[in-house]
Amino acid sequence: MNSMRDVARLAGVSVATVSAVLNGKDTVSAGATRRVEEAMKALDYHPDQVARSLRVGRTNVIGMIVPDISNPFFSEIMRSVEEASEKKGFSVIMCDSNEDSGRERRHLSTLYSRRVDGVLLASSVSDAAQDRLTMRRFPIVFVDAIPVGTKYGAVIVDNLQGAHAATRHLIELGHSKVAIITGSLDRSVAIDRLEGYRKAMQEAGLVVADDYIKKGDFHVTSGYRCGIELMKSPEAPTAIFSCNNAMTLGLLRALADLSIPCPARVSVVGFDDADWATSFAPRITCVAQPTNEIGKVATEMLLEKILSRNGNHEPPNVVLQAELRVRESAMRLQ
Amino acid sequence: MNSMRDVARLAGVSVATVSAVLNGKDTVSAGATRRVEEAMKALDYHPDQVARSLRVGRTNVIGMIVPDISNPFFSEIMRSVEEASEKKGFSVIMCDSNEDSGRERRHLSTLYSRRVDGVLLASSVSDAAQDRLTMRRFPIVFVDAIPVGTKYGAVIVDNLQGAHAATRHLIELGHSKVAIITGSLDRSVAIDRLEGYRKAMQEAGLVVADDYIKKGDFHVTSGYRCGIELMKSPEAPTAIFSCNNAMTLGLLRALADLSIPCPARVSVVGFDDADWATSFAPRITCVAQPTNEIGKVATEMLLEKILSRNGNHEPPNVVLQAELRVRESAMRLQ
DNA sequence: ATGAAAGCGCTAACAA
DNA sequence: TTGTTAGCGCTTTCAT
Repeated sequence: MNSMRDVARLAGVSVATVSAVLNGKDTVSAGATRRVEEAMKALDYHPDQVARSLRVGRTNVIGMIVPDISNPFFSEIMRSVEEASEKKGFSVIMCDSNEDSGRERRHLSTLYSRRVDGVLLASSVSDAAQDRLTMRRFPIVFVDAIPVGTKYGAVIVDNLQGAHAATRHLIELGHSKVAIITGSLDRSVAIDRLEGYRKAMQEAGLVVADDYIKKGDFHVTSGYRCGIELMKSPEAPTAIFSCNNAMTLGLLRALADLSIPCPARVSVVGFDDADWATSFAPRITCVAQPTNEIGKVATEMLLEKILSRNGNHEPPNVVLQAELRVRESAMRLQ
Repeated sequence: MNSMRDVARLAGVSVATVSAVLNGKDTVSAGATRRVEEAMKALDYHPDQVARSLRVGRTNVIGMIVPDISNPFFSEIMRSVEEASEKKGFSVIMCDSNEDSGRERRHLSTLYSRRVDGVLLASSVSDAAQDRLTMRRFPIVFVDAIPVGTKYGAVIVDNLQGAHAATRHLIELGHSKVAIITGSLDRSVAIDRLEGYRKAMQEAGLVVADDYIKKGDFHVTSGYRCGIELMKSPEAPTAIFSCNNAMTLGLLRALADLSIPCPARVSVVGFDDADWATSFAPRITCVAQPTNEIGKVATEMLLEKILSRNGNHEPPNVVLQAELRVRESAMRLQ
């Protein structure tokens, strides 16, 4: 493993000069620069970022914590985070909290020990006190979900508006018996989506029957269970709004098992778009979240915070809009 | 930012003692241990892994490079890699090569500079010479795809057997007009799957018509295009084997667009299982790859290589079996 | 324009 | 059992 000293020796200069060349200082003579560069190439020299990090007090690494790496919603965000980071010379350590606040805290601690320059936190379970503490350690940008009351340093989606658009779409198609399969109601995103549904129903003067509000947990099985319960009840809805991709899959599985045709007998609108949404027959109408944008904006916000580490520069939350994509799984009530 | 010296001062001991406590050496007196631990807690001390890494020459970080972070096949592997790594105290830097060998090389170089202890490489485009060079830098375990001829240090799936099982299943259902939608044929996995198809066809004494071998590229659109071409041809097949999840989605979309019922008019078997596969009606018969196992085994192999950095301990390739999951998208030819 | 040397926070060899 | 100290590879003053 060659170090700067080896390069310096071969080039016949001091390590300071090698360092200067490496960092593009303009105080090095052309000759020295050339000799150093040749030596670096000859030795296949790769500067030790660990040593550099120790010295300059920055690692150019960020951490990202998500509740589930293999959930497409998060993996799409991760992809754009990685891309935006790489572009600025940052690497990213990916952590899966598995929706467990204990694991999340341990990851945060590890990342702190590794001296990452900042963290993107897509938390399923926010502990405001804990978060406040963590924010003293390094710059944090919250993604997707935020601790209640957070006004700064977060990139989120307008879940209320998205759910509202989905529900209103169903209502405009003539449906009044509209049910919702919610996410875990201890999560802000789930609450907001339920609220969007409620608002649209109320605006239309429709009663929201308790039986039409089915509590899911963002996972496939809960979508399945809620779908079965809904469609087996005597007052089955004619339209269902499902609050995320996994539960939509569960719902569709339920409809298939019950041989209930969609949209002929029940219309479906899902939250989150996905590759499979346009491969189903009918293609699934849904509210698409801008995953690429989320990752890109969050990364830029975090790097901005990191690089301008002077004043307590706190960027206000960025709220991205979700987009209703009208396809064929929701149709006019006959 | 508190350092060891702060802890040492507060505890009234030397930094060496603090270090010893931290590393669980049994040479420290009970009293000193207690005082050090109290001091660490009081100062919210988190040891600097950067400094430690520099000193001990190990970072406890591994890198993982995949062609596409947001592809479920890879994100599932990533999840189990992260889990297995975390369990052993390793963090993982995730890199997306975007199927570009240039980007892959740059990532490898960055990871080297960051002095990661090893790399998990799921390469879409293998450059044997390059790989050989890289392997001199740090331990590498190839995942999913391997440079041709690699006998050691790789975790792969028996693609030939998997494709063979899929094709044979179709044949056993009475199909003789069996088509295949292949992946990019410059990739070993794609070649092996095609080979498995060929083998099953030949064993059954069936001719493999050139028109039934459609070249896709592992992406949705190619599956769609191939599906359309196949079903619009005068000699349309009665069964199609699609070589990965994305192309299966494209194929299903094509069938929906053409209003061709599956499995009534054409049977489908896909490679890769997915959440959506059991939400379709019919549920999709497929060959499932053991993604969790892949990630787990690959991580263990890499950490093994890292921790036993003595003899040129080269573990032979591990070949995992893919499993045919019979559902309803492939049925007996009427 | 260049080099000598200090020091980032830690570990480990050695001394006491 | 504990402390002193060198040094990991780098950047950055400060001389020259």
